[in-house]
Amino acid sequence: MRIGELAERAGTTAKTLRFYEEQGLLPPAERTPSGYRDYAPETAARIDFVHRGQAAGLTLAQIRQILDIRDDGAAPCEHVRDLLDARLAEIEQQIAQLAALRDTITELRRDAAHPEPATCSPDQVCRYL
Amino acid sequence: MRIGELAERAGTTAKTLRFYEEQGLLPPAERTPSGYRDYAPETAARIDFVHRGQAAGLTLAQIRQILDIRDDGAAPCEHVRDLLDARLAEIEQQIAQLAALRDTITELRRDAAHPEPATCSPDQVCRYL
DNA sequence: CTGGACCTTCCAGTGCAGGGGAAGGTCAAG
DNA sequence: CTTGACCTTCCCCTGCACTGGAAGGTCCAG
Repeated sequence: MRIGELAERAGTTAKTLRFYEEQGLLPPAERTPSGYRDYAPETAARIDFVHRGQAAGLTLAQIRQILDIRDDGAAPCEHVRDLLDARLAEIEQQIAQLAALRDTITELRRDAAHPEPATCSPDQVCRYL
Repeated sequence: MRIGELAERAGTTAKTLRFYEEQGLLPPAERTPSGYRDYAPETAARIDFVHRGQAAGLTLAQIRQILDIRDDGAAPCEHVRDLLDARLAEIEQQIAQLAALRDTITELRRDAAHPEPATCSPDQVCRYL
């Protein structure tokens, strides 16, 4: 299978697959005599895994770590668990920060509900911010 | 006042102030005969405004829009209100997406609580993801 | 008159996940 | 034999807000 066909099957682009190979997410592809990349159909499953990892909010570097462990012949379960835990903690923190920001902006917005341009000195640029 | 002193007063770096000037957040500074930037003390208030805008989650480009309106002699109140509304909507959406992602990962994590490597086929790389 | 602190410009890189496009090779159909 | 779709490598660009560093100029104290 050539790169374009694989890309379409996996719901991505040829450009992205070359990028994944360069990043070590896909092993260097076999080549046809003329130099075209030639993929086994199973490669699509690996790309699907990359997509599942992305859907779980993992970076390509983290997904690569999992694939490397698997390629070494080991089961990556524990590492996956650690990554999920770390990602979860990050997300909780991000949510907390966004919630705080939302509260801040909500308050600013309430103050700015009835703008009175005359009371805004140019020095402060905008008294609602 | 030279750039280093202004930077320290405003809690930032000389590098950043040059960058702000380049981005149009600060007007081109006056120059001493030898070419050094020479700032009026009021410039610090403008930098403070930039910081308040950032604290409200606005991008430098958005903050620049507000400053441009003010520099045109108008009061930017309404534009500020629109920006805050837009930012608020973005934040709500980001929070919702993160919450959904958190739920997804929480579920994955629960499934992976007691990893059974033997049941993970190398084909799927990791059955918990 | 020398050292060091400060300033100038310009170029380049950071992290993330690719995208755009040039210049050229390959392959099958018409 | 040519056209067009596909492939190859290569390098640069995107957004965001800076940051680092090189090469050189300025200013003040000792």
